[in-house]
Amino acid sequence: MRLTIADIARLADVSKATVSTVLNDKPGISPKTRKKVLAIVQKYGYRPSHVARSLSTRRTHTIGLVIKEIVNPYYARIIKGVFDGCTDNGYTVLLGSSELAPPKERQSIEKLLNYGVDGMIISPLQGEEIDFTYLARLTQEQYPLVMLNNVQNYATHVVDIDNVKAAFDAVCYLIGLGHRKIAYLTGPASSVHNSERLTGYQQALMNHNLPITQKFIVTAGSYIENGFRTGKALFSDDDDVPTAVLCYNDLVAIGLANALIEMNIPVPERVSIIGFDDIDFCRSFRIPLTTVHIPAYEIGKAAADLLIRTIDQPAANPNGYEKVVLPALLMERNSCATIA
Amino acid sequence: MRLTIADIARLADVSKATVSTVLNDKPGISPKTRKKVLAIVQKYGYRPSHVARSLSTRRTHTIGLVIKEIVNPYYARIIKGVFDGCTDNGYTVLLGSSELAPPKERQSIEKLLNYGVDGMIISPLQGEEIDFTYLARLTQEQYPLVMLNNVQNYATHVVDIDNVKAAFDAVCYLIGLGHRKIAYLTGPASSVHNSERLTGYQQALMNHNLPITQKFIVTAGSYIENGFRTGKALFSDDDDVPTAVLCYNDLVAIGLANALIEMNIPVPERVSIIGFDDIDFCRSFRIPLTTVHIPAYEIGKAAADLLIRTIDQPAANPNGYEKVVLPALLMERNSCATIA
DNA sequence: CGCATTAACTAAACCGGTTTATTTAATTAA
DNA sequence: TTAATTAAATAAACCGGTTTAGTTAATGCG
Repeated sequence: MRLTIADIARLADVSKATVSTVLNDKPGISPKTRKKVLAIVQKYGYRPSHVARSLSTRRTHTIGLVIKEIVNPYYARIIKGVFDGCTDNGYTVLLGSSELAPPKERQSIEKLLNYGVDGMIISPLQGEEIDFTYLARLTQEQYPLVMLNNVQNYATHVVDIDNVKAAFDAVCYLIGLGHRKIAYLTGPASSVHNSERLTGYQQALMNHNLPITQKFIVTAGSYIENGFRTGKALFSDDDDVPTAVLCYNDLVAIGLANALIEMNIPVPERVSIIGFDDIDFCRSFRIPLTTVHIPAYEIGKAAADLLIRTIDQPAANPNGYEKVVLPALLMERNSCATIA
Repeated sequence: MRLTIADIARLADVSKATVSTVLNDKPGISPKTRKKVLAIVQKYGYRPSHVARSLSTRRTHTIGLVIKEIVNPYYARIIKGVFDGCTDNGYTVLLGSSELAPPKERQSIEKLLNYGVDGMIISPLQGEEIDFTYLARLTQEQYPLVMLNNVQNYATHVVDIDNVKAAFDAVCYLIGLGHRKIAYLTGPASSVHNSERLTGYQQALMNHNLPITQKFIVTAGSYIENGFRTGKALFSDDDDVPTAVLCYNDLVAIGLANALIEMNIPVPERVSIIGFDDIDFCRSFRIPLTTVHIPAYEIGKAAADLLIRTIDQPAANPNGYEKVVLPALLMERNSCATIA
């Protein structure tokens, strides 16, 4: 059985309170006693129980991170950012994932809450069936929360890029290359990023007096297969086909590119493709992918910093919510070309 | 402030003990009382503090997972497997990562230990500078541990594939295609998987009376860039160049393929390539990659199951350690060809 | 020198659950 | 009717820390 603070107190011939004071580097202990206690602690390799400390301080020094998909290189970078941000500040991460299913999201959040995390970073799903009242209750209780995308009608900290602008810029870039028939392969309906990117896409077309064709807004998803299948369907129709496609993310873009190549439609000669995220693999793909770089690691780190700041100085944000917008950058590689 | 069990007891006009008994579904409570308590619990949305429960039961229902790299699609699948295996059994995962640095590994492990995880799944680093005495101490204390690779001179549960055999089979496959000059691009020295794969590679060559050339065993690493740079170096020498290369993992293989293509050396026509892991992108790479499929998700899940079994029934394994070996499978795709 | 102040240390309460030993009430057996 | 047994509920101790209020010893000051 592990040693407790009482054991150390007995061994050092002092009280539990003294041991506690020494270990927390608080004043009021003579150098002699401090040394004596530390020697015993050292000798027996004593490590205080984090659980007991959490109970009495009512702080677990643990934060919850709820993402949408574990097996997704984009979220891997988010996780690493959050992880590093927490480790630097003496916090630990409890991981949760909704795997794109609203009930699972809620389950994850409640579970983390039960575990007593001091705050949470959430990449929330959105949609008709989603009920934010339980999150709203948290906010009312001043529970520290940072979201990784905007949430409608809900005041909270947010760390994200400007998705509307990013999509807008990407589409303008395509228009600048001469494209007029530009499609958008959407992500899952539950994704806020997706709806914002769609908005940016539409705004860019409108700004250039180009028509918004429903046929060119195609529901895909977030995986390679989605891009592949949607691409096949979209380009099987011969007479009216886009010359450029903005994709919800890189995986969809890769799937699309593979579909086009399989159909003998050269990329970028006949179709230009832009993705989102800039996952590592973009550069190594058969056609190095032009994509909107999202600083996922930095987002994760900024979210952790903001959250921990909020936890450690609750008074510092008297009802004000921060919105941290990080820069996204279009990475021009080889999947886009001027139109012939 | 959140409600405590004392609040509920007061509201239901019973004792704390009764509330606790009801909530843990233990016998000895009249149906009437049970109903009354549950009604109050329901009404106020009471959720017991996990921390307090952990302190008194001395079980946190949390396990630690220490991997080598967060941003690595292979480990993402491991994480998901562990995650699912834990969630199914009412456990939660605390994540740690060594990021390939021994001191960080140790830090992570000690941190998780302090947090009171009930057991740990570790993908341990190995090498001269690594000191396993602290892990050995844990094992002596019957601390539940599952390793994701073999550890020398150290009795513990292990869940893994047979790396020696997998590499052996892969090289035999290349030899079967007519290759005689086969190189191996190694992973990091700290990787046990790497040394086992190297062994399998050497055994296969020996079995076929082929020479083991030091020049053809090249230190690469675990990232795309490593494969790229090592590939460039290996193939810049014109007169004695391999016709096939086994790579430590898929990322290295992708880097190598990119390097060869850039050098106008066609794959697989002039050089065959085999990777390890079968990450998602293998299929979407410019040359669909032949690779050894490692069931990472299943490994994670099996490790979680084994660990939780060990935690929940400490007596069940009276000093016996399980070694779970899952099947690896060579996925024949387009990066290998018979020699001209 | 005696009293006020400060420094060093400790006893005991507390955090929010679980569990053991005990009490109380209800039922059964004689 | 009464003693013995069983069922239901509870009081109190406990898990391993932190913290508050209080005690004791040492120091400062007029």
